This record gives sequence, structure tokens and C-alpha cells, in this order.
Amino acid sequence: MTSNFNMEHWDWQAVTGETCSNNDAFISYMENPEFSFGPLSFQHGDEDHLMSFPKVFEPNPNVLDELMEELYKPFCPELNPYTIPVLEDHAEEPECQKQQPLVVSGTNKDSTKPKRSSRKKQQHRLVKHVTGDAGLQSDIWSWRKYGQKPIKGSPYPRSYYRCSSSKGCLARKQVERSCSDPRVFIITYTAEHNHGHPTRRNSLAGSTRNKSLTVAKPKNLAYKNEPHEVAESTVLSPAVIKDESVKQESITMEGGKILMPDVMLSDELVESFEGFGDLFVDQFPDLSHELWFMNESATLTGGLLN
DNA sequence: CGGTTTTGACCCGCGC
DNA sequence: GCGCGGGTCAAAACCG
Repeated sequence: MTSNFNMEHWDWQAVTGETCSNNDAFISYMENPEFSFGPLSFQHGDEDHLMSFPKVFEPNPNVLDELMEELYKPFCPELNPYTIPVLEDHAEEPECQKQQPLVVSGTNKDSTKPKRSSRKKQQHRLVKHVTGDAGLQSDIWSWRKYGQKPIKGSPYPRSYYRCSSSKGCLARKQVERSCSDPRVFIITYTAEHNHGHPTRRNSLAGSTRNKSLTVAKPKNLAYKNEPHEVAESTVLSPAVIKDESVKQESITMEGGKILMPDVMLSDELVESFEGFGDLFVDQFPDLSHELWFMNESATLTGGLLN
């Protein structure tokens, strides 16, 4: 969002629209007008699509109708001239980081526990490419890291996170650096949140330790013959994990229900909301917690940049 | 105290 | 059948 863009010029009620009543979609629509992110992937029926917006776009209130049409196109692929089909496994992804199908449930140490489902059962996956050094973004969900593994062919390990916003939530995400562009982080989301957006984040206790980001060479036999020099880890500080800059947002559309796996807010958007809070709350009292989130995001951003 | 990260071990699918 | 590679578990340590 450019600095001369005034959020107050927007007809927020119109942008929300009657077909977009939930908060998730609303926030996404708020993000869309910026058009500053790259390709936008989304799913419609069984097909994945990739849509590209202009990199530079300065919304003009006078063309709101046109913008509205553009905004709704992600959810109506047949209307979107930018739509192109994409492969399940992120076609442009380097070979070294193509993923195996994911496993759903836990281990089988205990025979009473449910067995892992077949890896052939491809779970629905959403892939985002983000940059961690450009703008700082926030992830509304709370994630708890539960594992990290070195990836063959990539100098960077992959980190595994599960949603800690709600117990029993199956949502997971994987974070890894792109081996082709270390500035780019590849975030893969699997499963869906079975709960609404948290009205507040979980405690940050234990999440702010300041340890070295380097990763010890794995001792697993599987890697004993591999000079796995981890020069720069995929491990991010918790704040960075929650403040990735989104280059690509994924949207799932199933049976007419719009599912937002995650909502990433641009730093420019956060800036736009400075001084806009009162107006926002007046018009959307139900979304006041989102505003709280954006304010916190701005705080996090400042803290990281200092 | 309740949340997190770290990390070695374990488990499983798949290719050979 | 075996080994590799990737995903998860769980104990320990850490943090507010």
C-alpha cells in the first residue's frame, strides 16, 4: 500500500459486501486492495488456480466498482482473466524442496493409538512464499513448534508447527527456506483450523528465548554420510515466525464456503490503520479484536526493527 | 505455572 | 527386506 493511500476513502461496508459476511474474508478483502503481493493461489472445486495482480496499484475511490469486481474474482475464478491452473506441488518450487505427501496423525508407538494414515492420502495443502526480511507480517494464529528436520538437498532445515490456538486443532504449517532464494520462506499449511480466530494470542511465555539460530548437525544415521552444513537455519525467532511478509496468499473455496487458512496483514496495512482505529471500530464493532491484533502487529514490527 | 522451543528417537511410506 | 527420508513424539529446558 502506498503511503498516499488513505484507507478512510474506502467504502468499507461496500467492500465487505453481503456475500462476505465473516470476519476472515473481510480481512482478506481489506488486504486485497493493496495488490502489492505477488501471485495469489486459491482453490475452486478440485482445481487450483493462480492469479496475478498488478504489483503497483493505487486504489482510487472513483473506481471502487471496478475494484469490487476485481476483489470478488478470486472467489469466482470464471470471472478472473488472471486465472491459470497450477499444479498441486507448486510447479516453480525447486526440486530440492518438493514435499512428500503429508502424514496426518501421530506415531504408532502405542498400538492403541490410531495409525498414521497413508501418505498417499494427499491432504489439502496451501503454500505461501514469504520474505522474512522485507515487511513484517502477522499470523493471527498461534503456532507451536513441534519439530525440525534437515531436508535432503537443502541446506536449510524445515520446521514443523501446529496450531496452539485451540486444543485439538489439526491445523499445521511447515516453514522452510527456499534453497534457490534464502530470503524466501516457504510456508505450507495443512488441515484447517477447527475454531474461529483467537480473540487474543496465547501467552508468549517460553517463546522469546534468545538462542543461537544455528542448528546442530543431526546425529541421525540417515544423515551420517551427508556433510550437512547448516549455514543458516530456517529457524526463526517466534516473532519472525508470526511476522512473515506474504508474497502469496492462498484461499480455499469449498462448497461455497470461503476458508481462510490464515490471514496475513501487510505492514503497510497496519500503518494505514494507525489513527484509523476509531473509524474502524465504529463501523465494525465485531471486528475490534482484529484491530487489536493489527495494533499488536505494529508493536511487534517495531520491536523487531529496533 | 502454563506456555514455548529444542532435539534425539521413533515411526512409516517408499524406492531399490 | 532394507535403508532412506520425512513427519511426529515427548522429555527437558526455557521463559514471562
